[in-house]
Amino acid sequence: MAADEKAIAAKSSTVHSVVVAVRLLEYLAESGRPQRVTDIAAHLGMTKARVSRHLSTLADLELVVKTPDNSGYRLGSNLFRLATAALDQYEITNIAYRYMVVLKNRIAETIILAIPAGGDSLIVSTVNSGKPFGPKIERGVRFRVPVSPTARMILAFSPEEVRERILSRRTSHNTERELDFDPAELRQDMARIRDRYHEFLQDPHGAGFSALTVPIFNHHEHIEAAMAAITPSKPDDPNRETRHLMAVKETAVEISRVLGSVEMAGRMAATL
Amino acid sequence: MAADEKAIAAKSSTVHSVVVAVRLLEYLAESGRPQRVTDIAAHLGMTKARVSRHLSTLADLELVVKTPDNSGYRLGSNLFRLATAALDQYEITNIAYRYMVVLKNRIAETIILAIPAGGDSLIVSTVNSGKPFGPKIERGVRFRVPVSPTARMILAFSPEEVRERILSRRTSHNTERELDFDPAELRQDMARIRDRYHEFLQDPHGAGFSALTVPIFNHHEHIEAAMAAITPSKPDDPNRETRHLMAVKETAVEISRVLGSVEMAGRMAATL
DNA sequence: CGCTCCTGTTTCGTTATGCGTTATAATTGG
DNA sequence: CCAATTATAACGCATAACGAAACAGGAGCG
Repeated sequence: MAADEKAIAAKSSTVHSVVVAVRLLEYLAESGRPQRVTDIAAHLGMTKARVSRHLSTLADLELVVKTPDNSGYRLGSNLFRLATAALDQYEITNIAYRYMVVLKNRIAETIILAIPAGGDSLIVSTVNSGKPFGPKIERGVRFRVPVSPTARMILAFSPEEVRERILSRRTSHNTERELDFDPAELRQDMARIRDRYHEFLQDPHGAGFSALTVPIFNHHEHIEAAMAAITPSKPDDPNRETRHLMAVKETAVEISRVLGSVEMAGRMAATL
Repeated sequence: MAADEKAIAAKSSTVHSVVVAVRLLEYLAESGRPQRVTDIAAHLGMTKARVSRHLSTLADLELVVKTPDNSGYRLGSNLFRLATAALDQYEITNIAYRYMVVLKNRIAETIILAIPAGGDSLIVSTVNSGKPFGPKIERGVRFRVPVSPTARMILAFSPEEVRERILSRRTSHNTERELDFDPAELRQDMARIRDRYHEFLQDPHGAGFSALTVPIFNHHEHIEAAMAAITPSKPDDPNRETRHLMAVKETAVEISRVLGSVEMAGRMAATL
């Protein structure tokens, strides 16, 4: 048993085999192509027997499949059933969707909806503008602070302690692929967002799209989701931003009220 | 240990705990909303302790999350990382995508790509037409014989024994939610598809969309995927169908040749 | 065509892991 | 505030999962 394996399974009441199985799935996910039993075992420091047994089990469950040419195992189709079911479980998805469609018809831009997911933001719903060169954002994608508009919005309205924990977490491993950022500056941004109940970001991902983001609150007066209108970056119409802001924010207020928010929805409405 | 639990874990080399964990995930998936430990235990005939331990483990792995208000567990966000990674592992997705975009620009209809997945068809890629009332089809959705155009196409070009197994499987439990169908008639349809290398279906799902479907072959000369152009059902332009057929089939031939198909791609080209 | 090497899976006995039972802590509801 | 029901934590025991080694099935090469 490897040392880091214990690290994840620190608690006494952990079903160890499940942790192993999921580690295999995640290894297959990050490696991006079919992997052979021997290589997996070597990379993860496990015996071939163990890997074989687990993959065999996962194959029975259709969470992985053997490639037809025996070049290894890849992730299987049953993951989608679970994943799409997971998205549909968030009732905000179903409630917000029709409002998003109306909003999209009103401003003719792509609308996305994201919920908090462990400090990141998770896209649970999208309504495509249908424009020829619109953004391609899909359900199930996860975005991270500090560049993601929806992740920033969610962070801004998260409880103090959560926000600080996320901020410190980012700072600690922004040596890896994380973008560098200045925590102090980000804290200022957060404060400004809480003040205005929206944020407009010019091309945060460097992909030619800008985002106008607003929060959606629930009956606990906590942030339930972040909604964003994604537009091509060119500010061809100086009034567009203002027009969109009204429409987007009104929709967010509306959805929040449906979810039972009174106070926060009211405050957001007051900024209109 | 329940009787049917053994049924799934019949093989001796099965990691039992993993089967249990996945059963919990699938129960959460099909129940569609957060479930409490006690209820799950009752429904699945397990002890509360076992359910609690497993869900706790799955929560550590972020495959499930506890709802903030303690109303139970729901499926978690890590499933998406796995699911989207799974889709990207099919290289056909990446190869075919740019051809699909070109095709979509040519005929201005929504294009979908599906691969075989245990007798069903699994949508791995979509390119939206951008039309106002276009179909809403998402990656990761699974479709079934006999109504799904892509599933039919895949079935038609599957090896004899696979096809018969699927057909008998359907017949055996079409008492449930499966649509009734006549196996003999379906076999005739399959033969016609193999003859023409395409199928045009008028509104198979009763949702107002028709599908023009073609096969894509690989270097083994086996069917690798099915591609379909989804159009609003109204046959407002009698020539449209013919025009689309040319474009769609040409693209399928092209992709098949990129994948290394010679014989089948040639035969399909001969029907142009 | 046979041999070798390397792969993935199975067998076998041992140990530790996951199990049910019971106890405790945490929430809900009245 | 108490009662009732919930979810989780201890605790031994049985068994399931493990590692080592044997086995089987191809691939590559001579």
